[in-house]
Amino acid sequence: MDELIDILPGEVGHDHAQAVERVRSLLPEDDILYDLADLFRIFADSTRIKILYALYEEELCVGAIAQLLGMTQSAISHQLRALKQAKLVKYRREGKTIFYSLADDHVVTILAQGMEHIEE
Amino acid sequence: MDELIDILPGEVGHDHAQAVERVRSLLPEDDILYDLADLFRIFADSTRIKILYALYEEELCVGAIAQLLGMTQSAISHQLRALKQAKLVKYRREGKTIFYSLADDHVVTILAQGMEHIEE
DNA sequence: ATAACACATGAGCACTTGTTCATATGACAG
DNA sequence: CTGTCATATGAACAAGTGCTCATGTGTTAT
Repeated sequence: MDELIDILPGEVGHDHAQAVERVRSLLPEDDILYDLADLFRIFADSTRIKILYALYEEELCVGAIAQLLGMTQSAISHQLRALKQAKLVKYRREGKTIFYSLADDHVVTILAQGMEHIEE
Repeated sequence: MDELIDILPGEVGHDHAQAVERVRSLLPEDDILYDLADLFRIFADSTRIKILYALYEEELCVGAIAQLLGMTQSAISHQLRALKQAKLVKYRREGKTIFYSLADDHVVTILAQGMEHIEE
């Protein structure tokens, strides 16, 4: 009764039906995998990595981060926006100044695991 | 005796010298942070994420992955190349077929931590 | 040697991304 | 209200990314 799944014409050679079907049933939903890629995309930039490492050491305001990294306030603000949307950082206001800090422990764990890998 | 560090003209307002200097001394080397960003860039694509999740379940050949994801063999091969260069996957040859599998446990740990974060 | 199969690779293109520049918002002082 | 400081935001542009298409490499069978 099942319709056969279309295969791309002339693409895959002999089929791998058993393995493919088994693995397909075990994969997480597409939506989740997209979200996961989106999350890692935030870590995929050295400026954001530096910001996260800096905030790991200490709560900092935008100007301090800009000075620390030798970049413009605008550039940092744009990146903080991305980090904020990904819920990797949180912030609190104190007068005109806004202090940023890490949102939770996953950030540190993920960075640490990445470090372990590149230092193999 | 120290020369003052140049600040970008007209950029940062009042300085944050104490915090900035302290944090600067604690940051990892730039080279390492670039490598780290490069590593996470590999995870920053849903196709590669899918491949990694698939290989987490089972060793697979290129054609099987292509069929599983409904993509061309070429596209998958290009991505496997990136995963291979990042040492996230390894492979073994069996006749004409090449089987790919995960290279080590960091992959799984990193994916798992990412999952935890998005499922908050 | 020739053909077929599984996979790899290079060039090209549409799309995305990070920075800059200019400007806007929000908070505080006078 | 006005000006100033700290930060946010939008548009625009150069650089990077992922796919496709065509072709190359390596292995097996005849």
